[in-house]
Amino acid sequence: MSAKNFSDIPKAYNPSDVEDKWYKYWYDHELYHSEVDYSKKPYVIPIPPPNITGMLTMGHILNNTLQDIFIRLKRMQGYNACWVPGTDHASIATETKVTKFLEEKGIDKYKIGRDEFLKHCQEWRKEYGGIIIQQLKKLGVSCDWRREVFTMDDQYYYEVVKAFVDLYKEGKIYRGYRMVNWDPANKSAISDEEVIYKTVNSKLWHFKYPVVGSDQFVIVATTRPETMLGDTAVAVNPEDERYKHLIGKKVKLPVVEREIPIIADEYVDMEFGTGAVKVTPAHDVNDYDMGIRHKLQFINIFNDDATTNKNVPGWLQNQDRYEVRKKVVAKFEELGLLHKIEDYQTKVGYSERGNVPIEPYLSEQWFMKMDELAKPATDVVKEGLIRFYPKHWEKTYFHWMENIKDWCISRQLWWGHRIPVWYHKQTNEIYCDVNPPKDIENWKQDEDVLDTWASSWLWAHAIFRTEEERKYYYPTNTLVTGPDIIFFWVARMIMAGMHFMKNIPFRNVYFTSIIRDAQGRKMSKSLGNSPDPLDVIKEYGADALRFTVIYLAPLGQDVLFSTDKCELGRNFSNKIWNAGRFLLMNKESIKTDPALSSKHQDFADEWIISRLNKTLIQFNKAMDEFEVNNAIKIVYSFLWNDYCDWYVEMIKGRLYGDNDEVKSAVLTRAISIFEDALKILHPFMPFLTEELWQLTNEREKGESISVSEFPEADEKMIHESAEKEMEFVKDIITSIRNIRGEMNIAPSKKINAFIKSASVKDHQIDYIKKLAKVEDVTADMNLTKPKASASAVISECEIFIPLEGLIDLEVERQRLQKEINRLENSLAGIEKKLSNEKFVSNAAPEIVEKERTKQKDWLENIGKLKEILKNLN
RNA sequence: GGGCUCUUAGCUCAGUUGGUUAGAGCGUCUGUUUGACGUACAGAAGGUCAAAGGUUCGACUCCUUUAGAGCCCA
Repeated sequence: MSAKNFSDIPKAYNPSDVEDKWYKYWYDHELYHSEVDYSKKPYVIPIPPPNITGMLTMGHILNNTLQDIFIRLKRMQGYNACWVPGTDHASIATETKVTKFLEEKGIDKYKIGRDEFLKHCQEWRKEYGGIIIQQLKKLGVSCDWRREVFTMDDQYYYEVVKAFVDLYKEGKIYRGYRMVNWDPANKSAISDEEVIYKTVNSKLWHFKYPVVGSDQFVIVATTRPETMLGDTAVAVNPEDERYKHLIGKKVKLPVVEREIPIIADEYVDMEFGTGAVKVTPAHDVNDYDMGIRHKLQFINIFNDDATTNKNVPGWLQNQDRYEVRKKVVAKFEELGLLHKIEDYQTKVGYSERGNVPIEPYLSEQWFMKMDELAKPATDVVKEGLIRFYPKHWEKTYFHWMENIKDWCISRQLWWGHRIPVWYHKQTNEIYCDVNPPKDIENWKQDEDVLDTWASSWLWAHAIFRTEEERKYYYPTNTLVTGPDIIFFWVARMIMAGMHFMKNIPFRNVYFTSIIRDAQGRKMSKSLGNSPDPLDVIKEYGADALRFTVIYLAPLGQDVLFSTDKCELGRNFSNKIWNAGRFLLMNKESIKTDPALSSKHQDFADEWIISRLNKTLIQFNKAMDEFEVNNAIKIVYSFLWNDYCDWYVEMIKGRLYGDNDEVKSAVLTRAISIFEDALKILHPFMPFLTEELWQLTNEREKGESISVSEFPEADEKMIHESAEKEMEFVKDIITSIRNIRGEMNIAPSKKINAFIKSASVKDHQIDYIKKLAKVEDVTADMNLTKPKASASAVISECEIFIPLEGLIDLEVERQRLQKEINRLENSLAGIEKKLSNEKFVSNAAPEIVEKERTKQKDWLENIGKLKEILKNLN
């Protein structure tokens, strides 16, 4: 290979020069496009489609970095890797956003009507809906961009509607007048999972209800006084002696002046409050059940925006629920019927999207029956066909699945998949099909759209467009997502997969960590503690960000992130860059030759090759277990500690020598090992590794490290003897460096070393000289300790560094004594063990043997050290 | 109230079936323009592994209890 001029290669790695260039290269060459190919095994990742209203967050960074790591690794390992990207239409979020957007322009959504509004949504989506995808590209993700899917694409839309029709025809979808969680801000029902309970400091109001035909009162306590306007009973426990005589009587409901019965129901907790509860069947889930049991009247007192309706007294109509609350309480006080007000902590359900307290509200909605769908989805996880990482999420999953409730899937919104049901204008007959009825003029379509999750639950198979693709790519392999959507999405996708495809949607689910700020707080817009990932990428580079996030994120643990932690990744990038720079600079004067790559090897070469193969074995094991954090640490340690700190330093001697063939062999080998390491690192830091790999050897146009062959571990390349020898040499070098440090000898000061040992070989001496910065090394079993020297004892060696005029005997005495103490402490533990009869007889023989060896070595070392200390002069 | 997770160096965390002289990164201290890198190199200090009890020859690791932190569900 020809020498090339690398002298202009910058000292510091500059990611911005490199990243855009290679992303464009990968994109233009369509390196990550996948087609059905029966000669290869597929490896598929369906992206969790980001919301079109969303902007890139640190959560996306972690999630998509992980996916990119998995897909890049499998691609290099020869799989037909297919990472399908896409976006989610996000019904409520988008509708809210577009409504506001139009309001700002003075357009009212109700005035322009549904069709016109949807046109605006589509336009808005075209304009802004792809932002997050563009942002993701900055991270370096290797998605198959020709496969990008949007949940409102024609084909996907059809799949969603088809699923509804099928389930309806199977009797798994029904329409019912039920109590639902009502979001008054969005004027829509939401599912149980979209309700977030917050603890709030509130009051408990105690009201006196007069008993009809007596001067007695029943006292009821409530956290929502305004709902008394819809009370249709008072309930007590049938066993409650305090109230037995009142059962069957009536109370006159104050303010509304309605007579309502006192009923007995076992649901009532005698211990709570006064033991008597007001019953509002239309506005409380438990009261609803009681209302059904006792055939009570259901009085709805709210409009769809949670203002009061005409079912309340005139002076309280059409007002906000909290306004009415104040007025009701004031009225009770005025009437002398307010018994007392207590401070009370309670949990209030908030709408996830609307961020307002939800109102339990009776309305006509569509529901999906879940029990039958849940069964097979539970089984496949129990049987291990789908594996969760970390595994403990299975418990949460099972608990939810075993207590699953029917799913409210209709939403009173316009943006989304409209429910494919038509009602006959005359007969009210229901028509449900993917196609509208032929005599459309006689029918009226249901106004509602489906819950967004009722579209994204089909994601794992609906992203594939043909039967052939589905056969080949489905089931997908790995889903990477946050545990916060285990019910919303993961569980439902498994149900959908089992029901529609009769097969699991994916084999592995990797639940990511949650990214928090340095203080451990969740990242949120309102706290302003969430860095913009694009700024971080600009400052540190995408590779540095990717590396840092993965390095900080052990499986199942939260990540405490702050921007400055990216120095970790930046420093590592720079280290790798400079290792590459070192090799390239040498390439200017030394020819490389693949034919020499295994020539002129010594133990240092065998050692690094051995370490490389061990690293690969450990790395593969970690990745198989989805221990990505562990895997990156293995690579990091190999590259920085083994390759840079030791190997690069060790080859310098030969590289600067005068044997051209040796020089060529050493450089060729060093580059080849470096290239393997780059490949292992590539899934984590794709840009940097591509840049360096393109420089270390001539590459064809369109070639890329990302589609090169991943190195395979070779057990035969593991040299235990070389590793042992290396440990020995490292020990000697470290001991000498330690003496230098502790005795405060400047690195520039020339010293000599005398090593009393039979184990030091000639070919090790150059390395000791170079790495320990020793002028001259004398190794002999029979040498005697020179005067005024500092000493170290390691196994098989006594090391003496003559320091005439430099040595402070007191410091040396302390050094030696400290080492003696350390060894004696360790020895004491071992001797205690070995003198224990039961240890010697019960423990495994190899363990006992190990302890005996240690005892012998340490005793010997202590003896030598004491001898040296005694004769210190 | 039920479930899950966590508590190891100043900070953030590793520690895989019980046997290590308990590790890493950051931070701290000392020294260094050594021909890749000061975004670096070399060396050092720093831990009764939350507490108590139990099992065991042996516990950071297994069991029980307690205390504290966080998350999920009701």
